[in-house]
Amino acid sequence: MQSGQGGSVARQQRRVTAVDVAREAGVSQTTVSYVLNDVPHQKISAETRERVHAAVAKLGYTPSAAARALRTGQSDIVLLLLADMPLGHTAIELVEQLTQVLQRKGLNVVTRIEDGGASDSLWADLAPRTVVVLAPMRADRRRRMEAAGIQVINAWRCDAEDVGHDTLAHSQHRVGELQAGHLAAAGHRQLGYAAPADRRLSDFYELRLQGVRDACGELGIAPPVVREIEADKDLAAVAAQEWRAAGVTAVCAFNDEVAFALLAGMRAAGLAAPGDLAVIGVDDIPVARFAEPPLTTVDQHMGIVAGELAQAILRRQDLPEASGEPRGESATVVARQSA
Amino acid sequence: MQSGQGGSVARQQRRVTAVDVAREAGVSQTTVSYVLNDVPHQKISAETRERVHAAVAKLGYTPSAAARALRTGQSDIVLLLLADMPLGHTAIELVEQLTQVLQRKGLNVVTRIEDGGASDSLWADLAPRTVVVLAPMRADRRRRMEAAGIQVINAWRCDAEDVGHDTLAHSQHRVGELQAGHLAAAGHRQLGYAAPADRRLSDFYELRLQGVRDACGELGIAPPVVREIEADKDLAAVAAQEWRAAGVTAVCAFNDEVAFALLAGMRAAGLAAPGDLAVIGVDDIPVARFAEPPLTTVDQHMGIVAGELAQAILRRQDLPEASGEPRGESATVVARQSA
DNA sequence: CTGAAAGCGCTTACAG
DNA sequence: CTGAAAGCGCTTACAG
Repeated sequence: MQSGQGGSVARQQRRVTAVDVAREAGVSQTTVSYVLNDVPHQKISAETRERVHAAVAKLGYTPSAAARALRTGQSDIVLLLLADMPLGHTAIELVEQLTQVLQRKGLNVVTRIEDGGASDSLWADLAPRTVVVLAPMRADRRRRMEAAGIQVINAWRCDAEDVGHDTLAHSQHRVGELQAGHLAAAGHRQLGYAAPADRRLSDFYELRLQGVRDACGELGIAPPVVREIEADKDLAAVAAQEWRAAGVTAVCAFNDEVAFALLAGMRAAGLAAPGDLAVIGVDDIPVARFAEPPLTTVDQHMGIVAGELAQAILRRQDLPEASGEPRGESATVVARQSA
Repeated sequence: MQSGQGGSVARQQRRVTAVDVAREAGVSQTTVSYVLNDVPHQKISAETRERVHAAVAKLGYTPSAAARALRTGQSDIVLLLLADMPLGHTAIELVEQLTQVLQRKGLNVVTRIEDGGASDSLWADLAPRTVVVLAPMRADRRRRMEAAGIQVINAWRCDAEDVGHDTLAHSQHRVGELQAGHLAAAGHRQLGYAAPADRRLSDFYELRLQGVRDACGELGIAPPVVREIEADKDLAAVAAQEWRAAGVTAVCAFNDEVAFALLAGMRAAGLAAPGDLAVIGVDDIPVARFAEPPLTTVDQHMGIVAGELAQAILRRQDLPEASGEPRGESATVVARQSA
């Protein structure tokens, strides 16, 4: 490729900058910045504004995020760190809802699924204003982020200093309470709890189980008999038999997938729900209604959870909190035939 | 709060910069940069390197991504834009796999679910090197991104100029072929196709249906009878009856969720799979094995698809392509009892 | 082998 | 109401 064909040949794809806009509009770069950022207390004439906007449109100007971030020391990016665990339809809804709520506040949410600390280079590269962690995180990692000037919100573990207590953890506990409450209301006095075999789920599982336990205590019935359910119908059949032998008449499954495994095991063992053993799941996955029998489950309203999480995030910023966001129950029972 | 308590009071939380590291290590900022970036052809003594690294560790230095991006005009971020549609376990796996493959190449993948163009401010804020679009995208939006110096890779629509043809679209077509092939091999001559009611899924559905059609053509059997399946077992029961009346003996469901609805409808109508109507799904969702009867389905190997997509992305960069990435079938049939 | 200096594109006191 | 200028923290020719 030849070079030097004339002095002012445009470099390929030179970026359009605020200086270009200023020149086009016949104003200074300062004014361009004021107009574009709607800086208060800087009375810019309507006509000037107009010229600037026109120039922006004509030139197709896009401000450099990097330059702005460097100058202000702050980006509008919120990084959502998800745990490396089976992420279901509920997790995705949480992400969607949180993205939307924060978007309205001018925060740009972006998501990353954890892959074991490899994403260390990520936050350095991304320079987010805040990292919301929905995954286990070692303290040193948190410290390093904070040293880099990033807000860290841990919504996973409910440390006293964190907001998690009001949001994720609490809603998981509530899920367990609802399951036990529904079953007890149907007359069951001895419950079982079907835990997932996947270790990555154990934090969630313990929160939910604790909800069941606490509800049982409050209701004055025996604590649940806990069993792990593998993704295998024959093993699930054995578990069902053993629960019945232990006097269990209804079981709270960790989630709908565990409930499906249990239901399949029961069919294999010639047992019927809810007669021989009532089953209630969590999540109301799309196929829950098509289970045999149709699965009673707990539907989590991630809009509510996301709203609370968003409040906590905004509270930590200098941003005004969202008002009038929907509040209410974070979960409700969807009664079908299995319990 | 008082101010001016002595001249050199540290501002709260001043950022540690390369200058601080240089001072601490007793070298220049240039040397710090060379060491940290492993710049070739700059022979730095091992001892100097050591001192720099020690200073970095001692001070907890994190380079400013914003400054680097501003200076180099390039970030290592790849933004993955997902369509606003029911995202299942397969989509998540694609994200995970793609994240991992590109991570190894030094690219930081970050994900965002589309919410109708509202994420326009996102790419401006994020300044990614590349945007990989797994969603419908209007041409003007693409142009604006490219004008901002961002690579756009459209893996959704298989434009001739795009890589999608080799990856997503092709794998979806393949899924349909596999379904039809499995059914034909079992002796079925007249197939049905169960389409999803959700319009947001129609692009995928048409790709898969075309695969079924093409396979039927190749096999010399009649084209599939297409019916839409709502998430309602009574409606699904009606569809099943009509298929049978039309001589259909087996149906390819758009995905496992549609298959579950159909299976539930069949049970309600006193029909059994595969005897009265064979059913094959797509995705092998975790509960597929617990369907009644256990669901035969097509498992998509997102590792393969992600690998191909990653190749295409790297090819567009100046980065060397990954060699030795796994290649092979993008999907296979998981035979259970329903077909 | 190492360093002084320019410049990426913004925002924001500060001075008119 | 508008503009000239400093500076955010890097990278990278260029000069020793």
